[in-house]
Amino acid sequence: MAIRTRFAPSPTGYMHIGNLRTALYAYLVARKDPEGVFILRIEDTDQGRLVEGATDIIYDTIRACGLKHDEGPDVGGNYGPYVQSERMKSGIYKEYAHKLITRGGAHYCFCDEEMLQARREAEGDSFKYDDPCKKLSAEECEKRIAEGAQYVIRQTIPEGQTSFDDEVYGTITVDNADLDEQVLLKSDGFPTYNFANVIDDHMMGITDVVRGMEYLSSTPKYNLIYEAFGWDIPRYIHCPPVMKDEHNKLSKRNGDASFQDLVAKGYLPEAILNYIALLGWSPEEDREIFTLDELVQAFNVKRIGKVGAIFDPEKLKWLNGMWLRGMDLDSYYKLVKPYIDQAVKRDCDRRKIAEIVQQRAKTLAEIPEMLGFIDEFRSYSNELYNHKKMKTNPQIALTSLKAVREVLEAQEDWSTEALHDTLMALPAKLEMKNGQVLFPLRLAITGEQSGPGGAMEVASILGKEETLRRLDLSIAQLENEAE
RNA sequence: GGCGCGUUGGUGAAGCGGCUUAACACACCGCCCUCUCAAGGCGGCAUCCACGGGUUCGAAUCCCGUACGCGUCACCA
Repeated sequence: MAIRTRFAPSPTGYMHIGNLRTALYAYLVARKDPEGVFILRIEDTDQGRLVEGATDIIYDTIRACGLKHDEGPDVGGNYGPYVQSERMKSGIYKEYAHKLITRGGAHYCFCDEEMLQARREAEGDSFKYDDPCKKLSAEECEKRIAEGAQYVIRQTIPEGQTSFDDEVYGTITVDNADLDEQVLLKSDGFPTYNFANVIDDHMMGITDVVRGMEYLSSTPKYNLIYEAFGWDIPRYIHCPPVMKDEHNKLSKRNGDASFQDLVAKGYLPEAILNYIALLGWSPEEDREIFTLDELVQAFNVKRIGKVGAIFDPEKLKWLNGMWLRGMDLDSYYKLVKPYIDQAVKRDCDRRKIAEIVQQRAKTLAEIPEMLGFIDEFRSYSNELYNHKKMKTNPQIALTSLKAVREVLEAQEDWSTEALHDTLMALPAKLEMKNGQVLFPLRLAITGEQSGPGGAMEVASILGKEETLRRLDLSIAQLENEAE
């Protein structure tokens, strides 16, 4: 039987990184099977918590990541509808809830909610409700309902123990006495998440349930429902949380970065996905760079860890840099063009700029600030010519800069290669080290001690006129100070 | 509080009883390369796997206990 997994988010806001990772794992589990099916289901039973536009964020995110789903609200499928509020319209949850009563897996409860709330508060942590309604006869229940009594349907927990195997956490056994007789159908006729989730997973033929480990504790209750219906219990893959620090989960509430925040900061969806795959899962081979397809190949549920992993922005940054540098120049240029345009208004070779930036930028967002020197030649101190490793100081700089100026004045071809040829001939002639000529030149035309590109690259980008202009200014500044 | 799960460096982690003097990667620190920065190369960075007991010729690896952390106990998802 083909594997069917689902990603079932609630449209209550942003796409959390932890959420996205769960989606990724669900996707990978499905794709691991050539026949596998990955489904998107929107769980919006709690109408009060819905957030406008949240569903679109979900679509946008999984699309940007390439987590293509085979079935879902937007693409259809044979198990629809794929939005819970729509499924509700057919009354299936209510129907199943009543069916569960006849099978002994649930019962009507007429207890007052406020009374329960009050008792919970009075009795504190140890509160566990032993519902007297369980003992009501079917006739009694029908009578009360006919009289118009408000009711909910609660799960009936049998005596004994419940045990199941989780692919990540192993065998888990609990005493049924510790399980709560939770509400399955609310008094408004809507199902609770717990119930709708089970019904939907079954109706959609989900074979592998991939979700956060916060559901580990309630899984026995779900299994009791499956058993009461006589349904097959799916395989469970509970994932450890993605943490912000030792104690807190990553969450939008704390202002932690969401997927779209990261993209806005100049991270590649591929890199983000690649990075989060590594949080809580480790590949067999000693490797860290993976495309989505490669992840499908390498993924193995058995290598998902049990411990929450702290999200490390530094490592994401490194990985993003790896992805950026790994791109071919054409795609890279297309990608960074807007960022270059943002910083550079001057007429110059943007492709060449992309080239020098590609080897250095770790995120797209840092590109504009790297390029400030191109449009603006800021004033700088002659102090900067003192550089121990380059063995330069203002005096040496002045000497070599004058020689450079002379040579460049005559230079016609401003390609990096041509500039390279003429400039590299200079140090020998002046009996200087390369750095004593080129470092001052770089500084003289950028005004910065460090930055992207070498002297000839920068000169080539700036063009002859601007290069000479800056050179003159710098030489003048040095001569001024020398006097 | 009950129940469940977990605990290897600053971080992600490998490790599944001897091959571990605890991989690999990020970060950090050196050095090298180099016209700066970055990239790259090389090296350093856990006297030790939460702690305490056991089992064993031998334990990060198995067992028990303690501590700590997380999750869960809603007509939320």
